[in-house]
Amino acid sequence: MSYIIYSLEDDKEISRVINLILSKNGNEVISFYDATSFFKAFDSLKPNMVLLDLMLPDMKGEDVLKRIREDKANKDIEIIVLSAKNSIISKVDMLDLGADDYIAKPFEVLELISRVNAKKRRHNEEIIKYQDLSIYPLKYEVYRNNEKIDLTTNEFKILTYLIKNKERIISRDELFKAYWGENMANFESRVIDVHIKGIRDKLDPNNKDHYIVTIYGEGYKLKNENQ
Amino acid sequence: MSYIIYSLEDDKEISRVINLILSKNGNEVISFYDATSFFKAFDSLKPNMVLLDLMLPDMKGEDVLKRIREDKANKDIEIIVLSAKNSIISKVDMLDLGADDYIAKPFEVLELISRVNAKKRRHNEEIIKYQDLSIYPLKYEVYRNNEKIDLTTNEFKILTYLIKNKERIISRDELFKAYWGENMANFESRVIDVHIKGIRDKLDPNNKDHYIVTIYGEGYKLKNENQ
DNA sequence: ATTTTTTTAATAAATCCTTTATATAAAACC
DNA sequence: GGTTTTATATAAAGGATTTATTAAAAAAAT
Repeated sequence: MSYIIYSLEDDKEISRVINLILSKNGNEVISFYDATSFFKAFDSLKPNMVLLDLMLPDMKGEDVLKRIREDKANKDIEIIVLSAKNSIISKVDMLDLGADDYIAKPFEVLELISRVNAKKRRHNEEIIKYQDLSIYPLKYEVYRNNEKIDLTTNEFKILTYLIKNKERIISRDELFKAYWGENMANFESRVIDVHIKGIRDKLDPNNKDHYIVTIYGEGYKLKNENQ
Repeated sequence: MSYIIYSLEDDKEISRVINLILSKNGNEVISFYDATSFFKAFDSLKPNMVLLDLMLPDMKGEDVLKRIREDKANKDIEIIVLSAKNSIISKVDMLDLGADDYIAKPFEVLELISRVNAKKRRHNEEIIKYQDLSIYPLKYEVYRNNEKIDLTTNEFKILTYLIKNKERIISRDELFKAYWGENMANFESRVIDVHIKGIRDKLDPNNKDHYIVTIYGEGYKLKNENQ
């Protein structure tokens, strides 16, 4: 999965260098020289990271920052501010405005790579997607089209397990083990059925189009994504 | 507060030099000559920085790097790679594997000192923001909208750890280790719960439960910033 | 020695897991 | 088709586990 970085930098020489060194390892770097063209692209395709110079021809860097952060949907976009050392605007101000990091210019090339990688590392949290569901395994969170769905711990584990194995049928026994551990046996019990009902109700209160299909005599399975 | 540096360097002469020059102004440098003894120490006390030579008797340097970065709890440990292989490829590879800097051997003593100091300075100047909270790790101070909040030492460490890892759930055990050290076990105790209550009360006297969420059976995590 | 902080211990409260019982549905059999 | 057998869905209750809270003891710090 490619990691998209927008560089918004007035100085074309610096911009060229940034583009060169960061265009590796799955980074897709796109350079912009002014805020107008930046936002034109931004509104159609959101990047994972923005490298933001504060000196721009058509807009104040702070305002770019504000405008990005205004929309809550952009909360996961990492913003690294690049600024000349003698700038009046301080690091604290930038952080207050919602920047995630601040690098003073002139910067070391390795320093830039290192910080970008550090942010990327942090961001590289796995997100599991299935249809309109997004699952954050590290936080036990599920979203359906940006709307958060509260599942209990076991419900979460069962759903995650099903989605991770969406191509096959999972027996009740296997599902039980998915949250209780391998050596737990679960004979003749309806626990999983109850959890499944909980999941179904929460994911889809109107009971219209269940994600989870029951396979008579076998267990459960997720629907194929295109049906 | 002392800054702990682990040096993992095969060559005892170089190791001695590193130890000598960095054991100044608040640095506590501990030297290891092989990965085995390094990890033994590492698992019981985490350093702030690792100086990593790539040529080791018992393990590939890259694998040391990987193993450290594997555990998300280590993401704030600065890793500086020292290597004789000074090709560009190797440099970028190392950074991509999670190193924060790369120094080619043979290195200038001043070069080493300067790079280490740069990382250390950054570490010391760090300000951590979360919602309306600002944390100054060096001073052990927390502000909520410019109003200072008095936390005890352990409360501070727990809150800081949670915020630094706001993207994931932290178990009570991990939180306990965050201030008591890696090799401390904390079995069947409610200490963390009590600290969490202390933090919640102080951060948010009206108990609207703004910040810390309990995950039943798992631990605690911070709320997403926009919820 | 006094105060503050940390931890333990005990109880209360909350969560949510599991069982149970019954209703419903699917497959098998006549 | 109708009946029986078997499997699943659902709702409600009970129970077990987990967390919150409080107070007091122990440990540290001043």
